Amino acid sequence: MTAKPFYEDESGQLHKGEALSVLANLPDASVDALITDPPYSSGGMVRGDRAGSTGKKYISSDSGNQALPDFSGDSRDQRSYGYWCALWLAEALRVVRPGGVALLFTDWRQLPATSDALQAGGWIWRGIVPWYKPIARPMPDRFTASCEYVVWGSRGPMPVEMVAGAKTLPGFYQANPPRERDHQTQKPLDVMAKLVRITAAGGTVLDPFAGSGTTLRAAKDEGYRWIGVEREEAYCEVIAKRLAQDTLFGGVA
Amino acid sequence: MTAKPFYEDESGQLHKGEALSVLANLPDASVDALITDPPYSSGGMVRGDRAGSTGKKYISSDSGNQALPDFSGDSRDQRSYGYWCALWLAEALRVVRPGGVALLFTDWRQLPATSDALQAGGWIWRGIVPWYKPIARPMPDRFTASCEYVVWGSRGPMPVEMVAGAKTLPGFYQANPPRERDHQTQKPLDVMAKLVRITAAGGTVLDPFAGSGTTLRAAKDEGYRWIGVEREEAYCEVIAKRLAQDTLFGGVA
DNA sequence: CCTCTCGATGAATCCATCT
DNA sequence: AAGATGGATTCATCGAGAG
Repeated sequence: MTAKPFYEDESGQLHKGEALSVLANLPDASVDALITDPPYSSGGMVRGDRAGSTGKKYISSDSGNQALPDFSGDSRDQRSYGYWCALWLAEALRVVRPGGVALLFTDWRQLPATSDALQAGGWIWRGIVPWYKPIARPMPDRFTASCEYVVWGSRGPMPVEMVAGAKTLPGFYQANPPRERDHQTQKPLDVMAKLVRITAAGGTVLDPFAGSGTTLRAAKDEGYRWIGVEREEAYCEVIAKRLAQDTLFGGVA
Repeated sequence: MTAKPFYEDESGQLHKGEALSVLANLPDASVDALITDPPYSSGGMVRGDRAGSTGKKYISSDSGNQALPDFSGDSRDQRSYGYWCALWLAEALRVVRPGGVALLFTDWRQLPATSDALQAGGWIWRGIVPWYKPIARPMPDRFTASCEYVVWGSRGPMPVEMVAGAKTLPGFYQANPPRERDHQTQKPLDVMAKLVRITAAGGTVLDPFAGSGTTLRAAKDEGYRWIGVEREEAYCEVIAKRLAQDTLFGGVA
């Protein structure tokens, strides 16, 4: 990397900038896992529903969370969302080592487009991991949309190592979103801490849409190196603050 | 229907035959819900099945997937599965009343193809409901595939009835597969009993791939009328036997 | 300290109304 | 006429505060 990181410590670096251009400057096969939550561009079937601010789209009218900054890049239609994902996923494929993995958060609307984009970007699609949020808002006379999903895959083959230390990861996670958040779509730290364990021991985790930095914080807590990218300055500052904090809970159970 | 049912009682009928031809003989808008588990292992995944069908060149869906490169080595299988699903889903659309619903079981590999097929068949895609099976075979160094999924939608709009009795259905179900099974992919009766409640009170449930008849049994237990279709005589007999039994648990909690 | 009640809230969704 | 806006609805869960 030529540009100076926005923040760094002994275990990783945060870059402020566009995901695609920062990815283009990262060396080949330099990380072990891509774990990220791209802006879904969901929240409405018609273009106009997506065009609003993220606060309006994702927050119920009586909520008090309007103070959170909007996150940009959330107004694509489904086809351009898939195309855009394929673009940066192809670049990320180069950056991840062969045998490394990709984990992408998505909601139900974008799940098929996301799995297509993963494969269009050159990854081998390997599965879906639901994240169940018990407190999702109910809907009369229909099924509540109470899950988000992690679509995951690998760069090429993932040879199964029948070694004694092989870890098995659950195919399902249950947790509520954090009650106090720095970002509209912040993930629970304990869920992220479990998910990052897909990464090989001592490896590096890459999150090109770092948001409030939960993935990076979880990676650091679990003993991995980390590389983050975030476009919005306000979130860069949140991330730097969260990563600079000591954690009493390193290696969350 | 002209043909005599294989089995019937006061609440429903089982027809022995091919799903598509039996569906073609059902009257318009005569049922309230299509709830089924199409055979994804035998309905197009096998080489011989593909060789026997012609004209399976294009899947007409609006998801923009056609131009994407090879999907995980199985794309031909998935596409012909999707095409076949779109065929009978279009016929089923006619049979379900406007505002009625469709629930399709699928595994993670076929989930995108199933949601495309649902839409190609003319349905409005409305969501994904995971079914989590805690007992699943662990895979070293990767996420366990421990969920199946219900892809659901409706025939046209589903107006929200702002009545007091509006029921909200959970967006997630957890249960292990039944320990003793009549069918390879038999679903837990209590999960099916909860899912069929999406059907309007007093309505009719249609399952064109009835298998061991769990959907039909659950529908009957929950007080609905039911119509089943099954190709294999051996399973028709299993279904007839299960439906003829009294249940001590009518209206499962 | 435990139990109970009350209130707040969520990557939701639909629909009438307004622009 | 199509798109944007705001109100109303659903309930499991959690925190605060009372008893």
